This record gives sequence, C-alpha cells and structure tokens, in this order.
Amino acid sequence: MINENINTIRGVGGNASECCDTVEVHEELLNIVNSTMPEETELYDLAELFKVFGDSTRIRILFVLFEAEVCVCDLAAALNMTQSAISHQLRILKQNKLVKSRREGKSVFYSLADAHVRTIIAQGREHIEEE
Amino acid sequence: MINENINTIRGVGGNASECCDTVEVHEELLNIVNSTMPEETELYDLAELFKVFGDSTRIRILFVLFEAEVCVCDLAAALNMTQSAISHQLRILKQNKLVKSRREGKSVFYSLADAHVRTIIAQGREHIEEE
DNA sequence: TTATCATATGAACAACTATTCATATGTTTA
DNA sequence: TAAACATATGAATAGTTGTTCATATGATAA
Repeated sequence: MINENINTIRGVGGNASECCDTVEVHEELLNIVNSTMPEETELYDLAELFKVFGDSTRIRILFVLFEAEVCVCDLAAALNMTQSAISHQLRILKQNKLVKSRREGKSVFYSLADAHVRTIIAQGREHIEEE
Repeated sequence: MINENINTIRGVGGNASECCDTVEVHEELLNIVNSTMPEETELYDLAELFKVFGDSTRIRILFVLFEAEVCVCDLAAALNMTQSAISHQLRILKQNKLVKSRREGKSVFYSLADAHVRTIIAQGREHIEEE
C-alpha cells in the first residue's frame, strides 16, 4: 500500500467541503511544495531526460546498445531505418549523456554511457508489465 | 566501466573497414536484435510511459503527490496553473496508472498509484546530477 | 589529389502535444 | 428544485518533435 503514512491535504476543518473554497492555498501544502520540490532547472532537466526515453526509435537504439557496441550504419540496418534518422537520434542520446561514441576509421561506434539507462528502462518495463 | 564484456559488432575480418560495406547486416547483430529486443507493442508502451514523465508539469504534480494526497484545485493552486490544465495532465497520469483518484464529496483526491514512479524519477535525478 | 565510404547536420514538413477557453458532468447546499 | 462549487472534457491553437532530403564533414584508399 502506497501513501500509508502520507496525509491528505485538507482545510482546517478537515472535511472535503473546506478543500477548495479558501482563498489562500493551504499552508501545509505550500510548505511541502516549497521544501521538497526541486529547482525549476532540475525539473526542466528531468523532463528533458525522460523525453529522450519517450521515443521508440531511441528506445530501440538503447536496447541494441545494451548488448553491443555498434556503428551507425549497422544500427540503421538492424533497425531498418535511414542513417540520417539514426544519426539524429544518436545526437540526442549523446547530448543527454546516455550514449558515448568512439571513432575508428570511417566508422563511429556507439555504446552506453551510463548505468542508469538500464535501471530506468528496467523500471519502466516492470511498470508496464504489471497486470 | 560499462560494456566491459560486451563485444563490438564488426564484419568477419574484425576491422572497421569491413563494418558497413557488406550488403547483409552482420548476422551476430541480427541475432542480438531478434533475441533481446522486446515486442513492438512493448517498445511502444515503454516510450509512451516515458513520454508521460517527459513534461515538467506532470513531473511537478508527481513531486507534490510524493508527499501528500491532494485534490485537483489544491494542485492547481500549489503549482499556479489553471484547474483545466492540471485536470488534463492528471488524466494522462491516471491513464498510465501513475496516479489513482478517489472522490470525496465534490473533490477528487489524487495520489501515487505505483512505487515505480519514485524509482524512475530517483534514477533520473541521479543521472542528471552527475557532474 | 580524387573517389568513395561513413557520419553529421540544416531545412522543411507532417504529426503530435500542452495549454486555454468554453462548457458539460457530478456533488452538495439552500 | 435551483444555485454554487469541483472536476472533466472537446475544440482550437501555438509550440515542439521525428523523419526525410540534400548536402557537408571526416577518413581511407586508389
């Protein structure tokens, strides 16, 4: 059971009828928001990071990189997409430090840059596989 | 060090020059993709889930719900947004089973529905706070 | 150098999304 | 019942994003 020791925010009277007809937001709630809410920039960065995971092409790229270090054209061939599309997505993954790259001759090999990638995706899979 | 026992996918010769000029995709890579890549629908669902986390308004809602069960109008007031905007986002969070709701009189109280929410966001924060 | 292969990238376009506005639904109180 | 309050939702719009196309950059081989 989640939230077992989390209070419901109500008005002073403690019933639902006083929930929303007060002009001032409940002080308790404001204290919570002010003390536990991350900074604006961190919230933005967090959303930005999850946006990167929110595209099935990038997810597929990550699943390939879970198993091997692969060059761009092989990724494109394996995922049956154009080199350009893959390259654009790799750029986003790299900007967000989820993958790293290494040039070897004409090819550029990509691999995972961060252990959190596996954890985050694993937790996501667990979530969607419930029921 | 990540990827310490993960092979680089190459051509038969094992050098970079044979990486991409083969007509057929490397068999080893195809085997990996076929055996470890989740189903199309799971990939789609995964991306869909992370899209939900990819918006700072929804992230802020979740941070409030980390601490308390809150009704819609209090969420709107605390986050300084319109009731309609919050309600639309709560709908998305609920559809993806990240929050649950409970009616009490005129108010509807929202709370976290799943422990994975905390884990996923915690991992995200760890990632962006590195360096 | 020139040709070729591998990758990166800017521009354009179509598809998607978050917010706003107006309004509908649901609940309580008078 | 009617009025007021809390929430939900459809439509419209502005902003964002993923792919394609054309082309530029970088590296190797002839």
